[in-house]
Amino acid sequence: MDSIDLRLIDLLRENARSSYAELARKVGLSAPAVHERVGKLEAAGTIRGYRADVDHEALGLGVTALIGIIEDSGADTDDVLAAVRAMPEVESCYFMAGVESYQLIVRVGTIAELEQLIVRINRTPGVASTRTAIALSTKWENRPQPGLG
Amino acid sequence: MDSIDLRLIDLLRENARSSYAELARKVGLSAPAVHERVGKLEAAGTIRGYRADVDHEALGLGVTALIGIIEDSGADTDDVLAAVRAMPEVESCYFMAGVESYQLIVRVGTIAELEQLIVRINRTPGVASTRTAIALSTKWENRPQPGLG
DNA sequence: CTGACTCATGGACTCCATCGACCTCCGGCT
DNA sequence: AGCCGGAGGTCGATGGAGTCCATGAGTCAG
Repeated sequence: MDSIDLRLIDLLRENARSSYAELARKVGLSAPAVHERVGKLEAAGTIRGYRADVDHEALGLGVTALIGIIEDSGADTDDVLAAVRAMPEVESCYFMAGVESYQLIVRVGTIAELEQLIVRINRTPGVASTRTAIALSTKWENRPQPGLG
Repeated sequence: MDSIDLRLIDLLRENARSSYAELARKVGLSAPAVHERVGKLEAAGTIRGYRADVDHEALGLGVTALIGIIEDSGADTDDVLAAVRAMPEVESCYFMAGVESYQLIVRVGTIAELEQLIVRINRTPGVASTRTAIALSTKWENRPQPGLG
């Protein structure tokens, strides 16, 4: 993991569809060398995958919200987690320090759907209560933090 | 925007480095047809870009936290936003309904760095106070929600 | 029926991905 | 010192992919 690897990671976070040839030109190596380095980064799990970044509004998922979950005192955390995992609207899920065990980032089409989702979460066994905050607008998301390569 | 477009988007959210030929096989079109469709989705802004999904821990950014910002009553929201935008640690930024005007997702290497970041945010003009919650673990992040294509 | 439009196909040409062969540097061993 | 072996690079070849373009099928309005 040297500075060339870091630059490759930065370049792929900027544009994951760059060709190996293009990456090679930018870092000053040959295409096969870049190919091998990227392959090793993938194998090591440093690069987990490549995702298209979409406009959720255009896909009918214009409502973003943060939902904090407070569990019952005797709740089985894994059961709550599994229930939440089964809900496709939950885009991200963090296990938190603090009263709210989980923090979810959810994406739905309408406020009505958000309401239904909240009801469903509140109904799942182990969940004592939830706290929801709605995002009025997304200033930016998943902005890559440049490495020092 | 038909069901084939939705499937292409799903496929690219799964693996943004799929070749056009592979996408073509999966959706049952020719490669040039897929090329044109994807190009149109990009031009329309439905696909905003392609990002490598990295293991932040491996890059020395193992600490994730959510920070809510409460603004001064007379604060200029744009100034606060610009100040936050200039901090590379802030990966995502949402403008929220509720007392906390902004919700940030930040990524740093150590708790000490998080402390410094919080201090810096609290010092910026227009910020009255902040509330920070630390993620102990990330269950999942940016999970693509499948379209109905 | 006809013309215009949309959208997919197939061919052609260029460029890329990827494999194998070889080269170079470096650390450890005889 | 000289040799060996591995890591990691370049180069060249080739099969396949990307992409441009001309063409053809299907659809709707007039």
